[in-house]
Amino acid sequence: MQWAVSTLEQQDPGGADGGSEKSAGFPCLQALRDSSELTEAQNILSSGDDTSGGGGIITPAPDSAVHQGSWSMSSPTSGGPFAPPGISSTGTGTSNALSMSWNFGAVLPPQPVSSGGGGTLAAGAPLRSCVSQPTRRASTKSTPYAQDHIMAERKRRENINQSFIELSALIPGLKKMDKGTILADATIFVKELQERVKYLEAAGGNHRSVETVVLVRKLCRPVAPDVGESSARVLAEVEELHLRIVHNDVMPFTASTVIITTMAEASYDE
Amino acid sequence: MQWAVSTLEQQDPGGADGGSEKSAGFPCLQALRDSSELTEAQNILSSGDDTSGGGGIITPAPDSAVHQGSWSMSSPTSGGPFAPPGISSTGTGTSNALSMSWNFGAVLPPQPVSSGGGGTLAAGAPLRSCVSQPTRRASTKSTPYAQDHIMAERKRRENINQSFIELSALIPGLKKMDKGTILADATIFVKELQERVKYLEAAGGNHRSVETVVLVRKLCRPVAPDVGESSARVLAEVEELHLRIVHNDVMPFTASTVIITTMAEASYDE
DNA sequence: AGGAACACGTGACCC
DNA sequence: TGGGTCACGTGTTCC
Repeated sequence: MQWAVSTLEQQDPGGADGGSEKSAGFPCLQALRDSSELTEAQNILSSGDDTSGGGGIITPAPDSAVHQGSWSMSSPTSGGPFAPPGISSTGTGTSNALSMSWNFGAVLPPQPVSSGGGGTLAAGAPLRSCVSQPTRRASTKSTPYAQDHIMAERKRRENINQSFIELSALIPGLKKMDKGTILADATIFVKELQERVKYLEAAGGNHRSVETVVLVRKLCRPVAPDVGESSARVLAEVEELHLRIVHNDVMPFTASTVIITTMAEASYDE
Repeated sequence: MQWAVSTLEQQDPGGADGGSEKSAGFPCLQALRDSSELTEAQNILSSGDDTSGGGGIITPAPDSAVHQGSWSMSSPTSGGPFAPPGISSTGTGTSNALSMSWNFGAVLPPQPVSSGGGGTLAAGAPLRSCVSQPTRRASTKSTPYAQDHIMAERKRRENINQSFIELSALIPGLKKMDKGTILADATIFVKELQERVKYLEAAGGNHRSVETVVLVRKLCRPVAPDVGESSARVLAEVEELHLRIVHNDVMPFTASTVIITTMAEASYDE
C-alpha cells in the first residue's frame, strides 16, 4: 500500500510550500476549526478530507494567520473534488480492480502530497486548507454507481466532523480534542450547565425575575413585655407560609415604639 | 464480498433467539442506551460491536428490561473476544490473504447471528446484548500483530459510541438519534443552556451565588448639618467601586446619632 | 515499537 | 429503487 503514497509523492508538483518537516496539512479539524472560529462556521470549507492516513484534530497553537489562499473548492456535492492522478485505492474490497476511469473533475492544486496524520497534530503554521483529494479508483464492484455512495458516505463523515468541531468550540477547558474526549467532555459540560441552571433558577432566580413576597409588620406597644411573644408569632406565620427570611430590621421609634420590618420570599422549591 | 455474510448465515448456530423478523440485535446504541438510562452507564456492557452491517442508533421504544444475562465479557483489551468461526474479512486491504490462524479466545455465545443494520433500528423487544462477533481473519499484511490494532480500533469506536449515547441522553427533544443530529442538537442545546445561564446569572443570580460586598458606615455626629454631604460621599465611593446598592437602612440611635447601613454588591458584568 | 487517533472505502441495512 | 446511516477493517500518521 505504500505504493499509493510513493506515487503521490513522486508526482508532487513544484508547490513545495513551507518545506520544513512534516508540514502538516489535512482536512480534519484544524482547518475547520479555524474557519469556524472566525465566522459562524458551517458550509465554508466543507470539503475537507484527505488521502488516507489519519488527520489530526489539532491541539494548541491557536496562532498564525491562516492563509487559506488559493483553490477554495466551495461546495462539495457537485462532483468535482478529487482525481489528482495519484491513484492509491486504499482499502478496497477483495481483489479485482477494474481498471481505471476517472473523470478527474476539478483539478485540485498540487498541495495534497499526503502527510499529516495521527491524532492532535501539532499544527500552528500556515496550515493551508488541508483538503487533499480522496483519490478515486474503480473498486470491487463494477463501479456502477457505487462510487457515488462512497461520495455520500464521505459527505456524511465530513458533516459529522463539522459538527464535532462546532461542538468542541463551545466547551471551555478542552485539552485533548479527540472525538472521544470532546464528546465525553461535552456531556459533563452539559451536566454542569444544567445543574447550574437548576441551581440558580431556584436560588436567586426568585429575587428579581420571580415574584417575591414582602411582609411588613409594625408593632406599636410598650417595649419591655412581650417582644419575644410577638416575634414568635411572626416567625410562626413565616414558617407556615413556607417563606424564607431575607432581611430583618429592628428600629426604635421614639422611646416607646419599635418598628420591626421583615422581608421574606417564597421558595417555590417544595 | 457477500461471501463472508453467507458463510456466516449458513453457519448460524442454534441460537435462533426471538425468531420473528429481523430480530434486531446489535451493538450500537439501543442496548447501550438502555443500560445507560438505568445506571450511570460507563463500563457495563462495554463490548458492543457487531459483525458487518450497520447497527442502528435506535429511536424510540425505551421499554423492555434489558436482560443482559450471560457472558458479560467484561474488559476488552485482554484479547479474548471474537473468533466465532464465521470468517468474513470485509474490506481488507489489497489482495494477499495469508491463511488463517486464530486463537479464538473466549468462545462467545451463539447469539451474534448478525442481522440488524442501517439506521435507527426500531428495537424495543428484549434486545439481547447485541455484541455479536467481529469475525476474524488474516488480513492483507502478514497478520503479525495487525489484528490487535484492529481490536484497539474497535474499542475506540465502541468508546465513542458509548459517549454518543451518553450525550444523547442529556439533550431533551432528540428525535432523530443520528450521530450527526445528536451532535448538532447537542451544540444548539449547549448554546441554549449557556445563554440561559448567562441570562439568569445577571438578573437575579447576583443575589446569592455571587460574592457580596457589605459596607457599614457609622456616623456619630450632630444630626442636622451635613447628612447630605456624608451620604454623598458614601454614594461616590459606591459608584467608584462599581457596586450596586442592595439594601439601605437609616436608624436613629439615641437622640443625636444615626446609624446608616448600606449593603452593596459587585456586578462583575463590566 | 507500540498505543492512539484518524479518514477511507466498503458491505450491509433501513425507509 | 436509491438515499441515508451504520460498523467494520484497513492504511496511515503521530507521539
